[in-house]
Amino acid sequence: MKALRIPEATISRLSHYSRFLERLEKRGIITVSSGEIAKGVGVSPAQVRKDLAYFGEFGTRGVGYNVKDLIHYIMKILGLTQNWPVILVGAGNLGTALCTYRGFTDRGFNIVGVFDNDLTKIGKRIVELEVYPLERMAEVVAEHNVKIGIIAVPISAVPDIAKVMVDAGIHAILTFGPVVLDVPERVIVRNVDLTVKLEILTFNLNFRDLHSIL
Amino acid sequence: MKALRIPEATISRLSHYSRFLERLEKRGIITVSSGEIAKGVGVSPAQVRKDLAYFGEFGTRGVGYNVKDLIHYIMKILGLTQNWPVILVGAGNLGTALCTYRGFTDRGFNIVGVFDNDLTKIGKRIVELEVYPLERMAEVVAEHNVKIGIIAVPISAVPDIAKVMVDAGIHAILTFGPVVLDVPERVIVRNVDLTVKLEILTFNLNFRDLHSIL
DNA sequence: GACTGTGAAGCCATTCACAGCT
DNA sequence: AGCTGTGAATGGCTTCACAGTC
Repeated sequence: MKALRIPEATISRLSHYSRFLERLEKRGIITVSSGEIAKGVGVSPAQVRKDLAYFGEFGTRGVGYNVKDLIHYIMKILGLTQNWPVILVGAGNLGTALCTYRGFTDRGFNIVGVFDNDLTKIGKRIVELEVYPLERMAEVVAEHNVKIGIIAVPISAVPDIAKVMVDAGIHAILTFGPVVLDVPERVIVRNVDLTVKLEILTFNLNFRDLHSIL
Repeated sequence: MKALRIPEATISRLSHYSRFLERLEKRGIITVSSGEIAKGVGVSPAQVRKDLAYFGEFGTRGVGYNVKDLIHYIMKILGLTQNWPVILVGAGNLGTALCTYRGFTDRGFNIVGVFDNDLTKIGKRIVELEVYPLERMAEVVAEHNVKIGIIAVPISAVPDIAKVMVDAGIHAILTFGPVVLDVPERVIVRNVDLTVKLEILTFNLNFRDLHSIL
């Protein structure tokens, strides 16, 4: 067992492995090999073993991995043996969609507060949550010990919201769109950019045609 | 100018560069250096130059890049000098959010058809689009010459929808959630997995604590 | 025989450093 | 003097190949 410097790609794959393993577990499968996991999530068997090897020895040579145990180990690595309260800023269409997204609750992410600075949205209910003004964020963060915030507001408002979150005590932010957040180094930021993903598609569609010209 | 094997990360960054450059253009800025772009999007200046060098020589030594021209070149590389019609399957919360997402229209992606197999949703209107049954997909794809499809349905239904899309003539698919699609090699697939992103956050939050224990 | 765990090799992306223009 | 374009060096991730174990 070694540690230090784990590739982010490894973390992403662990997340995939664990969800694939959960499907196996539901089907009553006890043992699985790196090759089967690899096939299930679309990577190489060596990759699976290497990813796991960053964190320990979880398998049995000649046999494979115990599905149930491996799920548990991965969940532990990912920090998912606990539930995570999450706050969300932005009560628009995207925010509403996120509030009802099964994928979050399935993995233990519970949205415990929705905020907006639009007076017409404050007080409305999304699922069973009331939309609060930004001023109440610090209170909710403290009450539920929230570490994670999701920003789902128009791009122009994102930097301000990020600042409000940091001030409210948030440690990690997920944001949408192409903004580079200026936050203290201790705050972890990742973003999801749907437009980039679509443009990877158009690039490939486009480039494929260029090739046929050359 | 060389070609061949462009890293996908380069494509993502080009998308970011172009959006940063558009902001500069709006502010009336004529010329920009790799260093300024780098600072604006959070990468190194050498990275910016290298990314551009895959496609040609767009700058002037001693001066920098002409903002307007560079935007045009990048848009051309990404295939964004044309508008792209897109179809969407899934008229739930996520689908609705995507239909109204400004980021898409801003970059020339127009959703020209929304489909669902839920009878209670078919016929409803999302923005100005009527929700159609899956059976009408091929027709819409042909009529608008659609190449790109977005899948925003529950995970269990994703593989089936992917098949329907491929049969309807779709060439590139964007999907949400952790499914590995079994489609012909010519079909380009990318996916967005919000849960993975959140779990990268929890991993880091969690790991940080582990470090302080060691 | 089957499959894990892992050092070594290979490969790919990023950074460096400087020659080449303006 | 300033900044691009790029070969060379570096760094990091993935694959290979096999020793180790059941």
